[in-house]
Amino acid sequence: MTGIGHNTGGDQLKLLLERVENLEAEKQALADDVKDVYAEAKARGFDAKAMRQLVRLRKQKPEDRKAQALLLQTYAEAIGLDLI
Amino acid sequence: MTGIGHNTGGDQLKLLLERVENLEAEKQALADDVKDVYAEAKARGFDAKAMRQLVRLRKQKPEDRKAQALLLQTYAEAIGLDLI
Amino acid sequence: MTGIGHNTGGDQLKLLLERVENLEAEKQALADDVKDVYAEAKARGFDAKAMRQLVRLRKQKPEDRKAQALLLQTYAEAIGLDLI
Amino acid sequence: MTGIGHNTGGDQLKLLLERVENLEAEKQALADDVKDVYAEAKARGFDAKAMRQLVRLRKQKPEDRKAQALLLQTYAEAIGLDLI
DNA sequence: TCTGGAGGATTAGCGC
DNA sequence: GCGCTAATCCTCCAGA
Repeated sequence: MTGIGHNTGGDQLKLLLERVENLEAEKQALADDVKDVYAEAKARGFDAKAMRQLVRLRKQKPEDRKAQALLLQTYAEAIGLDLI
Repeated sequence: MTGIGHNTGGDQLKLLLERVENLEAEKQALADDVKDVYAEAKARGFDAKAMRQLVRLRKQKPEDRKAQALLLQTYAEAIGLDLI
Repeated sequence: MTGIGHNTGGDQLKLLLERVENLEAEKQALADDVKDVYAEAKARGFDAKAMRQLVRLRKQKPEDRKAQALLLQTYAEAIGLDLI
Repeated sequence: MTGIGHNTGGDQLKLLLERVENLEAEKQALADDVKDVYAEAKARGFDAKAMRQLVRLRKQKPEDRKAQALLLQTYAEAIGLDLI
């Protein structure tokens, strides 16, 4: 007889997978929204690549960002590379 | 005098960036949730790697999944690779 | 006077970068060769995607590959997913 | 009877896979070498992350690199972000 | 601490 | 030509 609790492993697993899938569906929807924003920006004449750089830079703490920029500048100068 | 419309480019850009950043913050929160689900699954004895494979497989259309699996089997047999 | 050792840091750095760049150029050449092989395979009627899967599978140790396949099968059955 | 040409498909496939695998083994060896160079650089006090940035920048054509840097600066100023 | 693996982002190739 | 998918690269994080 198949009492309550039969196949519990499979049911548990299925529920876990569904939770993951729902979360990832929401993530995907947001990713699509991000894409839309960049498309809108492009339509207004902005450059998406540069915008992505800005987003990355703004995520960093200012001190970290500055330290990295400084280090890069130092290295660039040491090897004679024009960053400008 | 600085009338309406001054710095509009910068303001537009800032608004676009903020929309992107808000969306990405939400994405990150969801990514964290996904990670939590896998951690919970692991705590219950499930293997996260296999679960990720299942999520990937379930994303595909059944016919596509089967066609690919069949082709792989055919090739594996042709070169003498045991898939089991 | 600029004696021996002047700008040593910059020179060292430049040499290190050049070593990296040379290695990466060789890597790129090999990557191009790989691409050529897949193109040739495709021209002969083989499916590149399935071939990539095979390459991945053959990289694994047989026992690992089988253990993973078995676990996946077990999970797939538990949630009622047809892998075939 | 198994004449010449039997299993030709499988043999062809196997040969193609082996060509890919050999190339990828060489690629991996080079990737390891690259890693070694970065490790050596680190041991000498250089920052690997900044070095990777330099490698990326040096791959670009100077005019492209400068155009991008300029655009980034323009945008950064427009939104009041200090790049320094 | 550091090494391997997974996720995310970028980029190139392809198809529409 | 552009959007999209697939591959590569980089970053982060868990695990040893």
